[in-house]
Amino acid sequence: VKYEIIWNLVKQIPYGKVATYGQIAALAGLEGHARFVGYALHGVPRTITIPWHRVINAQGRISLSGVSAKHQRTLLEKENIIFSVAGRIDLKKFQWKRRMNSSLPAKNQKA
DNA sequence: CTAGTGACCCAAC
DNA sequence: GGTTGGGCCACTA
Repeated sequence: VKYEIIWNLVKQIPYGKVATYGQIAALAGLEGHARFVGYALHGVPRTITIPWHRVINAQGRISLSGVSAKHQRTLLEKENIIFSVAGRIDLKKFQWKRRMNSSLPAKNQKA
């Protein structure tokens, strides 16, 4: 299936950086299908290791809930990624950009 | 083919 | 800033 392209992109996320579902979707050619990205990540087999924890939603927050979310947050914090009190990430500084120049998914970010 | 679901996103209140 | 509702598309049964 097409999940592989999603994983491939996620694996390209460098250390200390994060990417939004929308961004991954766009890079994967599934522009506008951010939903599918999350769907793909959900179906990630444990046989392969990918930094799925570096993938977050457009709001800079973790879409998961429960222990998984906590785990993800811990992993991100270990990569020097800062979480705000609301559990949000500063996309302006930590969002991964494959040399993009404009069009940021994050419209308004308040510190 | 039809119906149900989803680790989302955007626009309002 | 937090929650609610609608819409989008791909995948599975």
